[in-house]
Amino acid sequence: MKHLVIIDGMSFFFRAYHAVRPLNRADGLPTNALYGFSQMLVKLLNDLKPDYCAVALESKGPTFRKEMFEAYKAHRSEPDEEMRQQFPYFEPMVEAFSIKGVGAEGYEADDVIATLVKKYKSDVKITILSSDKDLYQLIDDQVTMLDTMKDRQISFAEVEEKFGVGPDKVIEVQALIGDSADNIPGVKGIGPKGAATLIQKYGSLDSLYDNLDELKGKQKENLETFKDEAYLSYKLVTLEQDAPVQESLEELDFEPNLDKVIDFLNEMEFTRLAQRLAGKSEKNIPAKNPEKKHVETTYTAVQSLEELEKWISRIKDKGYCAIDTETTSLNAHTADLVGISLAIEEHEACYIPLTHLSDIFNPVDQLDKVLVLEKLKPLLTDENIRKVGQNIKYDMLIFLNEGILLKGVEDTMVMSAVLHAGLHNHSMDALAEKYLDHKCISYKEVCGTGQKQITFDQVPIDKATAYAAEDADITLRLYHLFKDKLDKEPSLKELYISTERPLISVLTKMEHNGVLVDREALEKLSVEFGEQIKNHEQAIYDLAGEEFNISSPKQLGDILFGKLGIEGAKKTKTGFKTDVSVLEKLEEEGYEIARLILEYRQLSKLKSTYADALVKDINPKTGRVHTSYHQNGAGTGRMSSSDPNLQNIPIRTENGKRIRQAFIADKDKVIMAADYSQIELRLLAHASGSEALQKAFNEGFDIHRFTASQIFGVEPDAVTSEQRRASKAINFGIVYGMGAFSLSKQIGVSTKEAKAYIDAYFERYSGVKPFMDKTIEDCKEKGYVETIFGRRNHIPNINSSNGMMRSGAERAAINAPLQGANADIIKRAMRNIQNRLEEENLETKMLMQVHDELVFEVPQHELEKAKALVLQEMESVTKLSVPLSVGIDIGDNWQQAH
DNA sequence: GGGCGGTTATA
DNA sequence: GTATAACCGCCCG
Repeated sequence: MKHLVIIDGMSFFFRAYHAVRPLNRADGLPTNALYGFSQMLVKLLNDLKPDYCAVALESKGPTFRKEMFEAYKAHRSEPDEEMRQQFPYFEPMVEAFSIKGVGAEGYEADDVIATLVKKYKSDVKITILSSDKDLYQLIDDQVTMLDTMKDRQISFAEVEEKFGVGPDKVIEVQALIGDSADNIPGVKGIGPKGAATLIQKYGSLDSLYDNLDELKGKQKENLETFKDEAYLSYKLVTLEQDAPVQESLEELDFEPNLDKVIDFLNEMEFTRLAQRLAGKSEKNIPAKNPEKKHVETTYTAVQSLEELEKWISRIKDKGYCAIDTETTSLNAHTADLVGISLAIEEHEACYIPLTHLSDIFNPVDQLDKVLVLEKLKPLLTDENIRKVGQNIKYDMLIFLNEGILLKGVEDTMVMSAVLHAGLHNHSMDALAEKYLDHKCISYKEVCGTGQKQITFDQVPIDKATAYAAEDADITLRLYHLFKDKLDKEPSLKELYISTERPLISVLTKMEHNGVLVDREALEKLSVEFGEQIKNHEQAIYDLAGEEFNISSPKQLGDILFGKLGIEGAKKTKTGFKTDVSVLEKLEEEGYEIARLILEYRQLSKLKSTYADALVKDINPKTGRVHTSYHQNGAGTGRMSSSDPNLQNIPIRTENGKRIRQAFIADKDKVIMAADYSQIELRLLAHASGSEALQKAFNEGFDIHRFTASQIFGVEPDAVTSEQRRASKAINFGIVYGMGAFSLSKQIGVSTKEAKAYIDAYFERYSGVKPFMDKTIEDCKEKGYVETIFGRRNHIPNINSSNGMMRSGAERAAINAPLQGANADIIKRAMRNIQNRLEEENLETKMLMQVHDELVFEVPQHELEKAKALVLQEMESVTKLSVPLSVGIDIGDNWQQAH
C-alpha cells in the first residue's frame, strides 16, 4: 500500500524555531526555524519515503472554533520578531521540497489533516507528523503519528498511555480535562486521571451524564455545574473531517527535485546540509570557526600570548568581565581546570584552552596553564575588577585549588534567586531561554552521555570554544539584564549587595575548608550495622515464612497485608503504605515483625546514606569531606547542601549519634557548634507583634511550657509533660500553617480537641492569626511574600482554582517569611563572622551551616576568643522586639558539641 | 541509564 | 504540616 505523509506545518515550524539556537544568514535574516524545518524534511525524505506528501496550513482568517467560542486560543502570545521574519520563507521552502501545501479558509491545520485522513485512509497508509495530542483522535490501523522532534511513534498504545482510553474515546476524555493552553474549559476538578476513569466506565460523555446519579460528592457537583462547558469542549476538540479541501490524491504526489532543494538550502546558507544532500562528505567541509559567519556572535579561541594580553587589557579597561571555567567534573572539589572563557561585550567571547588532552598524533594548540594563570592573577584578585559568573562559587573553588582567591565577584544565579525566588530555577539554560530567548548548547551535545560521555579535556578546541564562550557570553548578557532589574528594586538590590553577594566567598571558603571525619570509626560502624542488618533480615524472613526484599515497599506490603493478613492496611498510589507511622502502629499492636522492619530500615539508612557514603566522600587530596552548598537551595532563602548533604546528619537516635561522633576536629583543635534557639518562633513573635509571645521570650521562659500554660490555663509549674509535648507540637505546627486534623494525628487527640488547642493558641497569642491572614492576603495580591528583611518568595499557586493547591500555597506563604527571615539572619551572621575572623587573623574555620546552626573548627588556644566572637556576632546581627539567643557547645566531635 | 514513587534523614 | 537531599526498587527504553 502506498504511503501518505501529512505534516502539521506551523506547529513544526514553531517547534523548530525553539529547538534550534539562533542562526542568521549573512544579511542578518534569522534562519533557525527554517533550518530546523529543512533538516526535518531531509530526514523525512530519507526515512519515510512517502509516495504522497502534504503540509497542512493554518487558515489565515478566523476559524469556526473562534466563532463558536470567543476565548478559544485567546491567550496565545504573538510570535517573536525573529520568528515573524521567517514566515515569508515558509511556503517557498515547502515548495522547494516539492510538497503540496493544503489549507482551507476558516479551518485549522488540524481540521485539514482530519479531512485528508478521512478522504484517503481507505486508499493509503497515513503518517501524520505532529506532536499535537488533539490529533490522537485520528489514529487507527491505517493512521499513525510521528513526533520527529522526540523521534517517537504514536499509535494505539501511546494514546492509551497518555489518556487511558483508545483514539476513539480521546475526544470524550479531552472534553472533560479541557486544555488551558487553548482555553478549552473542560470540567473543573477533573484532570487526566479522573476523566480517564469516568470514560473507561461510561464510554462516552452522553452516557456519563445519563448515569450521573451513580456518582457523588464534589465530582458529581462539578460535572453538573460544568455540563455546558463539557459539551462545548467536546465540540472544540472534535476535528472537522469535512473541511473544503480540494486537492486530489494525485495532486499530493511526491516527486522531490534534489536540485530545487539544494538551491533553496544554499540560498538560506545551510551549506553543510546542502552539501550533505549533494552527496559530499561532511568531513570535506572546512569547519573552521563555524560561528564566525553568523553576524551576531564572535567566539574565538585564545591560543597565543598576544591574544591573551589583548583580552586582559580590554578587561582592565572595561572594569569587569564574565568568566567561566571548564573542568573535568561537575563536583568542584574533585575537578581539574581545563579551560577558561571570558566575555566583555555582548555576543563576543573567548575561550582559553589550557589542559585539553594532546599527543603527537592529535596535538592541541594551547597556552601553558601556569603561565596563563600567572597573567590572569592580578585581574582575578583585583576587587575593583568585577568577575561575573553563573554560579561563580564553582569557578572560585577551581581557582582556589590553583592557589588563586578571586575578589570582587558577581553571580547571575544568585541575582536571579534574589529576583525570582519561587518562579523558576536559576540554571543558565533556564535563564537563557526565559530572559534571552536563547537555547544554549547543552553539555550533552558536547560531551555525550552515559557510557560514551567524555570529559571536557577530550573535546576538540573548536567545539569547546563554541560551548564555553557561549556560557561566558550568556552570563554577561544575563548580568546586564539582572543588574537593571535590581536597580529598579532597591530592597532586593540591598539583599543582594549586602547579604547574598558577600556570602558567595564565605561559602567558597567553608567548602574549601571541608570537615574532618573519622574514617575508621565510620568503617567500623558500617560493619556493625551490616551485621545487625543481616540478623534482622533473617528474623524477618522467619516471621514472614519466606525470603523477600525488605527494602521493596511493594514486596513488604504484600507480605504484611497480603500473606500475613494484617488488618488496617492503607494504600498508596501503587500499593500498601508501609511508612514509619504505619509500622509503629503495628508495633504497638504487638507485631514483632514491624519492630524488626523499623530497626532494619533505620540501620540500612544509616549504613548506606551515612556510614558508607561519607567514607566515599573523603577527598583523597585533603583527607576531608567537602560538601557543596547551594546558596539558595530553597525558595525561602534557605541554603541546601549536597554531595554529601551535611544538613541531615543524624542526631535523634542513639545509632544516629554515633554517625555524628565521626565528625571530628583536627589535632589540637575542637568542634564548636553555635545554634539559634527557637529562632522561627522568635521571628513569629516579632513579625506578628504578639505581646504575649514577645513577653515569653523577653522574660526568657521555656517557650513550650509557657505556651502550655496559656493553652491549658494552668500555672507554668503545673504544666504536665504531656501538655508540654502537645504545646511543642503546636508551636512547631503553627509556623508550618498546620490545621487541626494534622495536629490531632500528631499528638493523638480528637480533631475537636486539637481545634480547641489551636483556637486557644490564637486567643492567647493575639496578633498571630491576623498576621497569618494578612500574609496570605498580601500574597494573593502580589504573588509573593516578603521577610522582614525584604527577601521575596513567589508563590504562584496562591490564587489557584484548585483547592488543594491553594491551601498548600497558603501554608507555604505563612512559613516562607519566617523560614526566610531565619535564613536572612544566619546568612548575615556568617558574613560578619567570616569578616571578623579574617580581620582578627584567627585560625578558626567555619565548616558547616545547618539552617540555624554554625559549626566551626577552633584551635584550642583561641577557643575563648572565637566563642565570644561568634556569640556576639550571631546575637547582635539584627535587633528585634525579642532577643536572639544563641547556644554554644564545644567538643572533640560534633556529637559532643551539643 | 533516566525518571519516579516511596521512604527517611535534618531544621 | 514548611523547606530540603539521598537511597532503593522498579519500570522504561
